Amino acid sequence: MISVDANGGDATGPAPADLFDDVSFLLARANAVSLAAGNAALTAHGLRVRSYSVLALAAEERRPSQRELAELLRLDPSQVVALVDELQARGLVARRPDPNDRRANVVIATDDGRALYGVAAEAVRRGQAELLESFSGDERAQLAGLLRRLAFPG
Amino acid sequence: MISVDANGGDATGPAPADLFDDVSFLLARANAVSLAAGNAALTAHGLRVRSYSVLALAAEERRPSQRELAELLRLDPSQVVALVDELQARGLVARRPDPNDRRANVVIATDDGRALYGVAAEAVRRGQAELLESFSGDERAQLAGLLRRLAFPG
DNA sequence: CCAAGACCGTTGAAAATGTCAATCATTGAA
DNA sequence: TTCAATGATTGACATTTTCAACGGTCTTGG
Repeated sequence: MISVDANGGDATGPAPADLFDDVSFLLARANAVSLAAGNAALTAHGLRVRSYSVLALAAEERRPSQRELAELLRLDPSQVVALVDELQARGLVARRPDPNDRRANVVIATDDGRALYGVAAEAVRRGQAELLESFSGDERAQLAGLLRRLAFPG
Repeated sequence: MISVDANGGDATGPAPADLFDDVSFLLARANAVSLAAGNAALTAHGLRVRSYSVLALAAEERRPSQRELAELLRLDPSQVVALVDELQARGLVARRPDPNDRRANVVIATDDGRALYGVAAEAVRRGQAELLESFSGDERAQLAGLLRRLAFPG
């Protein structure tokens, strides 16, 4: 069965094949693009997407435990240890004992951490604006909505 | 400015914060979910998403060069070398000289490779169907369309 | 109360992935 | 014909991912 190239009509590329309708493949590639843009925007601030995400969550009012960070970012708990170690060594976050559970640490941004988060977040926003340049507001919302369902099933 | 939690009204989770409207973050997490599902579906066939993607492209009529594979999959050329090496060692693909450019190799699936691709692709499709269970046909097409624009800018 | 099992953070190691520089053969163009 | 650019390869290194094991703490059922 010779497929007849069913990709849209934009005719820019050399007639992609089957894989180009594959959500997983597109997801992987889009993520690679986004990740590269994110890291590029963050490198000036000494952060990467990983550490930025931790910092972002620590800077909000969530007071996440490391386990929560691991679940949210879909990381192994041991990775969170390393990330928090690094941010803590730089004085950007602190581990505070969870009053309700002495096993758990609550990760919270310091003043320096919140300050850095502020400027880094702005850089990230600019980077993303560029990435989503051709998307209308509705399209962005649609994309976010669809991705959210994929990212948080159940 | 205290933001008032503007995520949808599904009220399933504990009121996510700002990050949950971030396309990059959602993209990363959705990709992680999809990647895990893909690898889970493929492990029974001795493949991972990476090698499967190469095999898939080699099994079509594209006859991609390694450079093309690198660009499509957004990999470093050296990674493609390793992937093709492995698939070739297993007799699933072959390197054939590009008649138009003696520097280039065209990667093409063997009969065994196409056979394995057939069953692996079926497993992947089942895995993805599960992943996209709650998505209507229109929504899948929308998602694919939006992701494609993000994945292939320009 | 208390023992058993689950859970949190941590450590350490292994595999997979990503990134970079250098090299050789070939190509395309000045 | 020369020369810069390209395709594949190698080797090195950093980052990310995935596991298994462990000590301290919680929780639950007896």
